[in-house]
Amino acid sequence: MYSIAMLAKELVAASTEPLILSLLVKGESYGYALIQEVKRLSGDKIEWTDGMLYPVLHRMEREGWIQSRWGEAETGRKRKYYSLKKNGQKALKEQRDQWVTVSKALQQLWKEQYV
Amino acid sequence: MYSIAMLAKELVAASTEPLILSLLVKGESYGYALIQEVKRLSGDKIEWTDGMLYPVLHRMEREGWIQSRWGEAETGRKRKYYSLKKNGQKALKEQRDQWVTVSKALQQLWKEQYV
DNA sequence: TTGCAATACATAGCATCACAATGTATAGTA
DNA sequence: TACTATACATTGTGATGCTATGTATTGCAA
Repeated sequence: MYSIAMLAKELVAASTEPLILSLLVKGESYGYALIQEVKRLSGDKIEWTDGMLYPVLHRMEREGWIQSRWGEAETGRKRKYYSLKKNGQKALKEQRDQWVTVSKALQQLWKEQYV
Repeated sequence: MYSIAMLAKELVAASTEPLILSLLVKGESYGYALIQEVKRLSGDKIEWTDGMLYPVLHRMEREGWIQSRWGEAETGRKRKYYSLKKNGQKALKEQRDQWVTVSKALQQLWKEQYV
């Protein structure tokens, strides 16, 4: 039972990388912060778990889209900061174009309909 | 090698059901026609294979979102026509809301950026 | 009249992969 | 002292997406 409808897992999967890449354009960030930023940005509708996010970050690093460095929070706690690489910029552009393509197709259908 | 970048499979997965439901709002249709309509609608960017579409249609029928009837084309060829059921209307509304939610989050990020 | 392309639907099977579950550790605070 | 929030990591597997393959008819070009 969910008062707020849970997002379809396919949609979460399709948006995770674009969201991460888009957030990192603004500057480096780290896993835990990304989860919160996305939650806030979506009005609490997108709630990533850390268990799903970290493997995605690792994969994106393997792909050469992002890079990481261990850093220290003001509190003294260790954090792994991620930042965008050149290939990540390129990947973001491609993924944004793809998203726009599909969105346009859907919007063409929706503008004629009040579902 | 693709001159036109292939869409990420996650994005295809996330958009298949919304597209089918949205197309069927306009009236009944059948598998092969849906493939072509989506291709045209997307400027040839979304190219579904029949092998992936039919299982999706079967699943959506099992879910009670759509119903099918065997019909005859003008040519005499047999076709399976699908149409939207009440639950399909509901599913479409939910999926559209979800799509809008994620799109808005992305657009908030993109409007500040020229990637 | 033959053969190819387009039309039209179907499903078995398996490779993959998303992510739940679990583990570790520290800081803050009630 | 104990609980919550912060912070990162990985394993294992069950689900499932989709490739590959099969069947059949129509239309048409050669």
